Amino acid sequence: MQIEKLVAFHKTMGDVTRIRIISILANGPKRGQALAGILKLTAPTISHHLTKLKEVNLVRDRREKNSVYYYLNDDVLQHYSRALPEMISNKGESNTMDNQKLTGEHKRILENFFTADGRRLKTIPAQRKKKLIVLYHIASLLESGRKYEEKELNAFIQTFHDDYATIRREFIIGSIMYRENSIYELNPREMWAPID
Amino acid sequence: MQIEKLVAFHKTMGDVTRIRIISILANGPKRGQALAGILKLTAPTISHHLTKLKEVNLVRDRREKNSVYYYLNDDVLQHYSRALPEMISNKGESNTMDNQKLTGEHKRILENFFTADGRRLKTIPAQRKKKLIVLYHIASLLESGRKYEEKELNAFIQTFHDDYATIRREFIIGSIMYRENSIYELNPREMWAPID
DNA sequence: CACCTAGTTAGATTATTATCTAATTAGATG
DNA sequence: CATCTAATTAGATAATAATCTAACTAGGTG
Repeated sequence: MQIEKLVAFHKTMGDVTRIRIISILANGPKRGQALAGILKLTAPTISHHLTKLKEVNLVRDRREKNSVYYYLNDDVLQHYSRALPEMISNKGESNTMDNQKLTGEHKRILENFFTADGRRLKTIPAQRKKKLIVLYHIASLLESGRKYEEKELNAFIQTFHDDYATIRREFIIGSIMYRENSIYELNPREMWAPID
Repeated sequence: MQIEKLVAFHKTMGDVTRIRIISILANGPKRGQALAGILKLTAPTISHHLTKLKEVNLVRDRREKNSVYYYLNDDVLQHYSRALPEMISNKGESNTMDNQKLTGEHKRILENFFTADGRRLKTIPAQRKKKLIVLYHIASLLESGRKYEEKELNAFIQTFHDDYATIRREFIIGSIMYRENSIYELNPREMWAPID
């Protein structure tokens, strides 16, 4: 879906009156007069909002005698509501640990090895699998595409654990980072070994 | 959830720049400078948008050295995205068929008995269960709380099927409508017999 | 045809807001 | 301490939009 449509949808729903209208129409079609009565607004105002709702196809209308009945297109609403979360979960390749849905196990391991506030690594795990989970987590807090001097990287790692040398070496061994002339850079996420 | 929060969420997402920011942060945390560079906007503008995103708790931040890293709260995003569709499907009592999640079977029956555009009933089903599904559907297009004269009701039904007399009678028998002095009114949805 | 009811359109008012430049604050570094 | 970079705050501008009143359009009805 084009991003403009998604923006237009959210802009349309970013108004109390229109959310109320949608909520009323969810109970069945209504005439304009009925909406004006319930919401205590004038007919032109209702007309204005219905125009906006029709522009993004959330509402359709049908003439009946000399009234117009407005219907909710709830499939359209479902469609747009799902778009944003889907857009985000599709970014999987280069996701950080934070954005990934952590499995219960990952979460538990991270909680075990980091302090409660998440700022310090208590010890470097001995088991390979757990060590990788911890390394990936720390690496995910680096900015992708940015170059780090060795000193800079050391300092960053040291905010988590004093043995920055070991962790920095592990970053290279695990293909998490790339080094050239003492300049370090995060490798693309796809290069990192899958954990399981 | 309060309706104001829902409106605030949609208002916040009703802006291209903020949707772009969310989409970038889905790939991992970023510093303000990085966002400004990618989006080709000035730092104050980025700051402004991040403030809005933080107000609705879609983003959190964490200082690291002299930079600030911004993180997406994707659980919050999921939460708000689901709110609107849920609000609508909770209106079950007085819902129209249109708004109910139709079971596959209902959907199939309606598709069988109505023309493709849904405007005409091909034949009145003989089986009680199927007949009720069709009647409920037509009734759901009437306005609840409104009084209909007999002529008016006939005309409405006739837009679906020429034998309006039979259908009108069925409405009364099935407790779908109530009649007094030739004035018809939709009964509350709860009075309608459950289909299964 | 005259009149009534429902809806839309036009235009005015007021409020909100996205963006910029300039100034300020906060850390880090030498 | 002087300097650099990153971020926020202040203030201005220009655009958007929610709401109203008044005028107009479109079907129905007597």
